[in-house]
Amino acid sequence: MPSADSEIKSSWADQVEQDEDDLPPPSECIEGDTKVVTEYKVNDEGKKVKVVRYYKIEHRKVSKTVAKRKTWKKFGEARNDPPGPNPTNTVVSEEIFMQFLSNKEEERQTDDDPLNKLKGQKIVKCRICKDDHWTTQCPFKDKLGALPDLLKDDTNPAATATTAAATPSTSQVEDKMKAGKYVPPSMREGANRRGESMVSSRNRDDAATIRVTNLSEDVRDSDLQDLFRPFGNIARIYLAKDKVTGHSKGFAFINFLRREDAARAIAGVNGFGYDNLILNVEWAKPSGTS
DNA sequence: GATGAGCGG
Repeated sequence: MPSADSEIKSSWADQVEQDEDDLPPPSECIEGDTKVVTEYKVNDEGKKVKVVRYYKIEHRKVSKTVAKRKTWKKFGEARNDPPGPNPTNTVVSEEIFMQFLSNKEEERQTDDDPLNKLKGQKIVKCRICKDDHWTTQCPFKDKLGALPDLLKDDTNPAATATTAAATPSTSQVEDKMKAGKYVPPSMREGANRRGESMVSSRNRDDAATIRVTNLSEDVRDSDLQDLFRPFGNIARIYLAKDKVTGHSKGFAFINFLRREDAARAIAGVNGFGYDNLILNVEWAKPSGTS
């Protein structure tokens, strides 16, 4: 840490001028794990002052190229400068951490940098089954009421013993998870890859959902009811509207109870003229897929 | 022309 903040702020143009009255040249030396940089300058009151800065040396590994670059000879105006950064033309700012996506050299030194721990990790980890989805999306979210106990287990190992003893069924689950024996359905053989549960987002199954586009602006939910009810029971209708204005966005999702009904609705209504527009009806894809 | 909103960690 520089011990004299105010000195740094003056521009180096000033400093260069000041250096012209015969001030001793800056110097630096290493004391233990501290680098001591000494320089002399004229302060605001016109007095010569000695500024000593102490830098804690971090033994951070640098890439080969950076290390090599440090051995280069100085050139140009700085030809005769002592080794290390010259405080009259170099400002040491705060450390900047960079994250490299692929750098073989970085990969080898993963131990000391805390950032590296985050790197290869899954973005989210379910608190219930430890899989890489949000806890709220976990297939077991409502199946086992063990969530509170599992949370306790995370933070307070001592509490586990008591809760486990009190509720044997819970403890079995915990034991299995700790032993790593438990295999969530998404990981079992024959499971569909990726962590999604059987019900896609928010208890909606798009297997029997159709999307209707090219709806006129003034079509309402009830109109869609009337239009699609003949094909079968409808679980849900969503007419996309602008959240603020409430205007229809011109498309809707019709969620049938039975997929066959949805299929017939597509066959029956796709291309159907409605409100002087030709409707387009097709299978809905789960939201978020572009 | 357009694939819903929402909960975070």
